[in-house]
Amino acid sequence: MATDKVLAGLRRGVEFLETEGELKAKLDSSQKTGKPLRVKLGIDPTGPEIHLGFAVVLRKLRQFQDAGHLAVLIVGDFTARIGDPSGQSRTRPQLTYQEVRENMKRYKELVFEILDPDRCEFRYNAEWSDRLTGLDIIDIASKYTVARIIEREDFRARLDNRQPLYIHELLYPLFQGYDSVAVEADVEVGGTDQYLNLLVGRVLQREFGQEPQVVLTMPLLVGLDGKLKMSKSYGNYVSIKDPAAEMFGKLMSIPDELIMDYFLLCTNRAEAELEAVEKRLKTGANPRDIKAELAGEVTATYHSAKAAEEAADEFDRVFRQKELPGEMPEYGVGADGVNIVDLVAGAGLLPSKSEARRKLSEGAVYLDGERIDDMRLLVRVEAEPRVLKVGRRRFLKLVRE
RNA sequence: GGACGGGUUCCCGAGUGGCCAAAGGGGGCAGACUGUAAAUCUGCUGGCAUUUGCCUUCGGAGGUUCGAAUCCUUCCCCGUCCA
Repeated sequence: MATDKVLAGLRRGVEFLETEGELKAKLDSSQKTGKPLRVKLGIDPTGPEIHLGFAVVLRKLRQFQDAGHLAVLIVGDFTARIGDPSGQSRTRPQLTYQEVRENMKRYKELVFEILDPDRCEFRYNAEWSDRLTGLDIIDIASKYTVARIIEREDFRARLDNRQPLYIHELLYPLFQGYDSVAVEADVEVGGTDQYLNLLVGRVLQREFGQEPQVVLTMPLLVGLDGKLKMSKSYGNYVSIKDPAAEMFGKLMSIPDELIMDYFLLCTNRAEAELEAVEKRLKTGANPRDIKAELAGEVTATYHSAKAAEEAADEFDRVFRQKELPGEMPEYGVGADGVNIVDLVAGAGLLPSKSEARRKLSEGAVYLDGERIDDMRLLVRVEAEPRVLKVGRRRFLKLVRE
């Protein structure tokens, strides 16, 4: 009975579950024996950055922890040498083991913003993968067919598009799957883009005489652009470490159609509540307000309720009321004044003087609220600070140096 | 190993001697509008200088030419097919 409730919670938001029956059985037996399930998650050793997309999976893992189970994080320092072919990320920096450990120091801190450190095991897969002999590798490779590997859409696409596809990339899923054997995973969670990789783990475990892991994947969170999955390399992400104001603002910039996805994947709202929100949206509520609710809730999760509220106020002030933000970076101007073009570029508001001239002629530059189009303007600052604005959201407070 | 086809600006992708800083799309930025940093529409999108200019860029290095992303030599890299 108790496990039914747990199971229901674990199922929230899940895209694929392979299989529900097995998960239930594992939960039941774990409850009986008091032995926690080992729930595996592979993490990327390259980027010490956690965004809301990856947080979706981490939060799912946290749910397992809260039900008394153990998170087993696999740092893919060995597999990083291959480079995950999923989703055709082509070039991956080759990191040394040392660099990976270095990255992981900070990464751990970030991960523990979401996970419970007391129910967590950190493993580096080089620990066992490095020791495999040629024969071992042949043995593993003999348990899976090429056809099954290349049925994956990303490999197929690479082949069809005449992109190079290397043999070691075909091995990637095998090594990742072998991790499950090495840590004796009961469950593996991941993003749906990892689905086929995770299934390999099941096959290999069975081949090595273990009970196959349950595979559970979460939908990929679409990034701020509204098209691609959220990812650091696409630059369409919200870091869980983004300052509150920025996090709130970024969330306000998601396309309206994504609101429900974000509620489902980035908040803990119960399914019944989600339906209520959806109903409001459909019956003419202003999406802006609902998005603000979402942004506030997510921001509060990673900062505080107070910080979220302040971020919301600031957002209204700057973008609705078109007033000045509460805090602005300062920039010193000397007694002789500065030419407007030099100022805008020099202060780093725009990347070059050419760009500054362009933006000036586009009417994107304001000084004390007044649009400037004279490129020869000499800006002087006396005792009173002045405010320079470029575009909608770049502000600079000019002070006399 | 052989034959053929490729490597272009942030990305994709046109361009085969001057009209090319290089079409088109994407992305990004900006303006208008708005309910928001949604959507939509429009503009801009190498740098420096600024009334016609200069510099850097078309895989690398040389060369031909008044002049090359476009021709030649050589090197590196990729794909397809054959073996």
